[in-house]
Amino acid sequence: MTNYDKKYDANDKYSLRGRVFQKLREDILSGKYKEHEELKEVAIGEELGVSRTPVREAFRQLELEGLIRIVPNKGAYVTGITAKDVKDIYMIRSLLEGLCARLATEKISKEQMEEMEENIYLADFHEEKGHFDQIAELDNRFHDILYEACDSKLLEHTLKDFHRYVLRVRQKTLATNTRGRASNDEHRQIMEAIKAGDTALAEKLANQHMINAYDNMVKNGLKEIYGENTGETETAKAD
Amino acid sequence: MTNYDKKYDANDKYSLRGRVFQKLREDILSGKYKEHEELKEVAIGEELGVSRTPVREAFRQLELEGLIRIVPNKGAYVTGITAKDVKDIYMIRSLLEGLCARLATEKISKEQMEEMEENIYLADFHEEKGHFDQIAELDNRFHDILYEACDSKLLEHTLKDFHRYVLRVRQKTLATNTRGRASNDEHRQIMEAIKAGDTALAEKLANQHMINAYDNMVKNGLKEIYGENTGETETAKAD
DNA sequence: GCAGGGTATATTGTATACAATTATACGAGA
DNA sequence: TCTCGTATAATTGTATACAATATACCCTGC
Repeated sequence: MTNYDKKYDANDKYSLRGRVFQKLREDILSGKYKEHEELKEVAIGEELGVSRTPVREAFRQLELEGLIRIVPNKGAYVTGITAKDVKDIYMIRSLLEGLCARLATEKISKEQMEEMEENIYLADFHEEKGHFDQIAELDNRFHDILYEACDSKLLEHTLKDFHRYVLRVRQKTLATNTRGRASNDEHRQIMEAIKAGDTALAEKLANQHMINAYDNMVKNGLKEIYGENTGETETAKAD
Repeated sequence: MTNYDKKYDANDKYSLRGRVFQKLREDILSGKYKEHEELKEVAIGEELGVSRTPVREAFRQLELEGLIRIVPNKGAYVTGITAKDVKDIYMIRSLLEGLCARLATEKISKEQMEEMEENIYLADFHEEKGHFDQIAELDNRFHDILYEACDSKLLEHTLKDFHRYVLRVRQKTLATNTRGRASNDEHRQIMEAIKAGDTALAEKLANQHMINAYDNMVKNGLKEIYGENTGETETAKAD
C-alpha cells in the first residue's frame, strides 16, 4: 500500500514466486482464467515448472489484490467482478483521479509533462489510423503518467490498483471507436489545465473524465453482458 | 480489494498462516516491532511455534498491506510511515469518507443507524468520565459502521485499509483530550445529516472531519516527532 | 429406490530438507 | 593499516514429504 520501491516490489520478477504472481495476474486479467474458475496449486505449478511453494505464495498475493478468493482447505477461485463493482470503482476513481490531477498540477516534472504531451499527440495519430491496440496502450500510459506525477506513492499505488482491476472489464465490453477520440480529447484538456497550472480545472476535468468513461460503458451494455462470460476478446476503452 | 466474504477472509483466523498474519499485524500496529526492524522467518516461527511456511505466507500478505517490505534474498523489514504518508492518507480519506457518508445516507439500515446513535451517546459518556481507551475504540467503530453502511464492499475495504494503516500514528502522537470531544461532535453532525437524508451535507461534514483530524495531528507535532521512534506508547485520537 | 454413512481420493495446510544468495569474519598482500 | 578476496555462517528461496481437511463415490440398510 505504501513505500513502494520499484526495485524491490512484490512483483519481483526474478523470483519464481514473482514470476508466478505476474503470470497468473496476467492470465486472469486477460481472461485466460475465467470467473469462478478454480486454480489448483499442482496444476499451475506443473504448467510453470515450479513446485507448490511459490505458487501458494503467489496465491496469497493475488488474493490481496482481489483477483482470486481463497477458501481455506478448499481452493482458490478467480473472483467475479460485478457491474456494481465497476460502478463503485469509477465513483472512487472519479474522486481520486481528480485529486491526482490536482496534485500533479503542482508537482509534475518537465519530463513528465513532455511525455504527456507526446502521449496525446501519438494517440491522435493512432486514432486516425485506427490502431486500437496502441490507443488502449497510450490511454493506460496517460493515466500512469498522471499517477506518477502526483508525487504521492500512496495515491499512485491506490489508483494503479483500481486501474488494473478495471482492465478486466475489457474482457467484457466491446470496443467503441467513438470513445477513443472523446477520451483523448479529455486527456488533452486535462493536460492543458495542468500545463496552465489551473488546479481546480484539472481536478474537475479528471473527475468528469471518469464519469464519462463509466457512462460510455453503461451505454455499451455493461450491465447486460456482465457476469455472462461472453468469451468476447475484443478490447474496449476502459480508461 | 473486492468481493470480500467475512467468513473466508484472508484473515482466516483458523489457519496458522492467518493467525501469524493477524499476530504480526497487531504487533506492528501496536509498535512491538519498530520501524525498519528486520523480521526473521525462523525467529517469528519459533516464537509462535510454527514452521517457516505459514510465516512466509503471512509475510507476503503483510507486504501487500504495506506493513512490511520484503527485499528478495535479504529480509523483511517493518515499513516506516512518514509525515507525508499520513498527509496523503488524510487527503485521500477526506474524499472517500465523504463519498462513503453520501452513499451511507441512502443505504444505511435501521440497525446501523441505531448503532451509530448509540455509539455517539456512549462516546459522550466516556468522554465525561475520561475513559480514553473506550473513546478511541468507539471512534474506530463509528467509522467502521459508516464503512459498512455505504453498501460498497470495495469502498469499505479501501477505507478500512487506510484507517488501519493510520492507526500506526497512535504510536507516534500524543493523546489530546480536546480532540476527543470535537471528534465526537463531528460524528454527531455527520450522523444527523445522514438521519435527515441530507447527502450533500453528510459528504461535506465527513470531508471536513478528516481535515480537522489531520490538522489536529499537525498541531500536536506530527511532523516533529515523526520517524524518531520516541517510544511513546500513549494513544492519540487517530479518527 | 433412496437416505445415510464410511472409505477412498484429491487438494490444501504445514513441516522439513536442500539450494541459492547474501552478509560477515578473517587473513593475505600491498 | 588498509584493502581485497575467500571461506564461513546466516538467511531466504524452493522443493518435497507428510498431515489434515474436504469431496465423491460406493456400499449398506431400510
